[in-house]
Amino acid sequence: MHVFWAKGYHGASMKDLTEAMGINSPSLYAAFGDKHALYIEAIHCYVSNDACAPLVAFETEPDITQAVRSFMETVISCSTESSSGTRGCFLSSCVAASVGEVEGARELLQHAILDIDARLSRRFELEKVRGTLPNNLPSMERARLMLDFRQGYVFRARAGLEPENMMANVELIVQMVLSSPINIHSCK
Amino acid sequence: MHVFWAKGYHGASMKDLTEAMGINSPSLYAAFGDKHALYIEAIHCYVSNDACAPLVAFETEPDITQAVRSFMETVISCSTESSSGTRGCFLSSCVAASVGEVEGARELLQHAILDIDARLSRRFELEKVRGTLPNNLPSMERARLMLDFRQGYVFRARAGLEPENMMANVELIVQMVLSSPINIHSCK
DNA sequence: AGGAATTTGTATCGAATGATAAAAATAAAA
DNA sequence: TTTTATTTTTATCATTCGATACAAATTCCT
Repeated sequence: MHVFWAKGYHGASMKDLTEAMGINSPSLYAAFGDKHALYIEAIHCYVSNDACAPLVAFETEPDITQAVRSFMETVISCSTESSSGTRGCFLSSCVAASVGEVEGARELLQHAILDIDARLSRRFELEKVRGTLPNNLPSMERARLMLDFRQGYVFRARAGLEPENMMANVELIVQMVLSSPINIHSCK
Repeated sequence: MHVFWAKGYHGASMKDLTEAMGINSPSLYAAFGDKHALYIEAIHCYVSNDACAPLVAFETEPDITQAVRSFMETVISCSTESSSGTRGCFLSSCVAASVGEVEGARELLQHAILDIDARLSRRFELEKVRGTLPNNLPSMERARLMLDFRQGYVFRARAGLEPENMMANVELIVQMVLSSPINIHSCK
């Protein structure tokens, strides 16, 4: 997965893949079928194994404000800390690029997005019932809002921008997602 | 550029490129040097020729509210209307994916992002002076906010989600960017 | 330990890749 | 019109690509 992440589908050669896995190509073909099947399996692995750490952070943190903050902070750390070439997000950079090129990628990507939307939304809905979240926004819109923010961060990370630049306005985003009144700074 | 956009750097073969341009490969090599140089030139073309229609829409529309709305709507139409495979955004889908793979791509992408941030910010700053924009947010943060929203939309478009789904919450985003009080729906 | 089943390594396949040399054709100049 | 310069076409180069056939090595079972 990390090889595809760093180099893309076409950019990742069988040589790259077998070397990273420490096996020879016949073993790889015996285990996965072919390159395409391996790629699809890598996507499956990513979306099913909670490989998306920010989502896990969001769901486990009890306090909703801290959960949103944690989500964004984990997005930043995840997408900037990994070794050069694998910055950003596997789904966003790699899979998105391979849509229209690799059969089945679009469907998996679509499903992953809608699934994440739903998971985020579920938590927001729960918080509404608890009364810890204002009722001024449908939970699904709130979820998509947060995921869209994430997308911007991942994009900046992929481009090589440093985490400090992004950390700066996390609090703003937290407030926006929670639909708190926006009044952070009084600036010129 | 459209060939790279649809297929990515490695996915676009010389055959694809020469066929799209209607020339033979020696002509292409004579004109551009090699595939890498052509790719870099395609990026230059995109960032310098106002190929980003949403930005142009934003800068030309006089009313700031309408300008923000226009920006988002153009993002949606641009990233969904083009033929299959070229959905999304050239910078976001293609160039972002080729960072770490294609020498020079990262620098160009970084520069493009910071440049767009600055152009958006400039307009916001102007509106503040005019008194048509609340002073509760630094213009640069507002600019990045809007660009991050764009990123989410482009990503969804790349995944093949339909424009209707996205158009739905444009008004919410307009209000957020303008930092208007959020009170759109009263929902359960 | 001995034999069967499975995994791994070597070597290599045809096809497609990016890139050129040289010939043919066209345009420009005299 | 003839000659020169430029462009386009044909054909092909050496590599690398994804993918396999087959033999060597290892593991597993009785």
